Amino acid sequence: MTRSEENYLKTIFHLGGHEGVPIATNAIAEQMDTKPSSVTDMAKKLADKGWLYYKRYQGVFLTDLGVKLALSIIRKHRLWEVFLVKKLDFTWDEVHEVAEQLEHIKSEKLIDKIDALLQFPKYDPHGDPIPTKDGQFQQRDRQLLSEVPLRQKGICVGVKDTSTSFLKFLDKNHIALGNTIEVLEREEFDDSLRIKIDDRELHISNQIATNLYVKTTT
Amino acid sequence: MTRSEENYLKTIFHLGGHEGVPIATNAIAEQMDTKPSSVTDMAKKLADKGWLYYKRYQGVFLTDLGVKLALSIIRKHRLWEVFLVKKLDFTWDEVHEVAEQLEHIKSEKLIDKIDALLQFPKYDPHGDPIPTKDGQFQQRDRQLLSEVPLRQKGICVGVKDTSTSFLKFLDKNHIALGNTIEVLEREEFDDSLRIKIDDRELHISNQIATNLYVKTTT
DNA sequence: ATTAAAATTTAGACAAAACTAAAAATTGAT
DNA sequence: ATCAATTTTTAGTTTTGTCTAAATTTTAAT
Repeated sequence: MTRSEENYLKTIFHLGGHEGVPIATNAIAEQMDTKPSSVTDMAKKLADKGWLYYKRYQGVFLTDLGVKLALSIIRKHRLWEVFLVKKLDFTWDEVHEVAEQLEHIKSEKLIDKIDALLQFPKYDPHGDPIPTKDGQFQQRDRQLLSEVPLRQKGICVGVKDTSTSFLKFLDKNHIALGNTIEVLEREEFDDSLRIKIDDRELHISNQIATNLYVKTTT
Repeated sequence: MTRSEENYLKTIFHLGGHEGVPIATNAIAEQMDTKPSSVTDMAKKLADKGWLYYKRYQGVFLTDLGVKLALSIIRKHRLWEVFLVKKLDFTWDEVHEVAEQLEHIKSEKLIDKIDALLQFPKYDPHGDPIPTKDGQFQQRDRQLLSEVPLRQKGICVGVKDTSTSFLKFLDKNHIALGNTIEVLEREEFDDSLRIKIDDRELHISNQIATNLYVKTTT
């Protein structure tokens, strides 16, 4: 499997192509910052290899094998992210770029040892679940903060947007995974929220609230 | 710098092309398991980039910049080897292949953090010196065991051959870096040696002795 | 000095992965 | 149902790094 092939499988998975729903060539091209014609070429190649289904003009979705392969890349990516944060003191906004490279290292022993060193973490620094060695993968029960009813309490468990700018914003406002969050007030006009986070009060825009995942507690 | 370019620079350095001595196209091709014509093509390209000197039919040698770049790859390779052994319990015969991949990861921060995590090691698991961040590089004072005079004592500090078979042979005979070695007897006929290693006596062939480095003590 | 052998380069080709421009199929609005 | 807009594919090209086969240069032996 080439690096490019791995990146296609990973992207298609992230776009939802693991559930039998076909993904448009255009969507893949946009996500990967490439041209639709390049995606078509690669789609044919990956279909030949038995990693995805492709019908002209109908988009693609992954085969079972394709899903398995995609998950193994995602597993590596997320484990390396944890490694960078826990063992090398990277911040959560610095890890993505390096993990994009490390995820392509081919050594089963290496990633298993990293997994063990980290004591088999279940989530990456952004709160995304880490697939197991045999491709088990379950999303944690969670809601966007924007969907949480008034007065409901929860724990911050993940971010949807993982851009540097968003993560740095959260750092600046001392919002981190594990914090307790309660929605105190919702402003009708712009859907901004007044929240209690640990023991501080904070006003956040709807754009922030739609990018923070919360696990509600009772 | 592409992965292929990095491999060429590294190989040329290892063949001695860092001291103004030109290295033959053929030698590079053989070392890299490729064809001389491919080497010629790449030589032109690397010369254009200012990383080596190339004159038709005269071989190549590295520029100062080329040496610097080669050393940065070698630094990464050796630091990753130490990491694999010290932090992930790889054996010294398993590390090369994985380090060949890891050495191409592009992140200055990453390798500096790995360096710090390992507490700035000076030598890799095979006893080869690790260049510093600014390209300082000094070979330890050492001799091949085959060159050591009778009755001379020394410490085993490195291996010349890093093949799996040789390293596994050493493991089997409990020869490891750090062991004290004394040459008790040299057999004229085949240059084999009777040695004392720590507190055991051992008979080793000349082929073994010419692949073990020793630092003589007093 | 000649010449055969060895080393090296050139020329032309190929595969992977991308691109552009043009053609074809699909979608959506009327 | 038609047609314009959008999406997707096709055809042909490019770049990188490799290859083979043929040509050239160097080396070494006489």
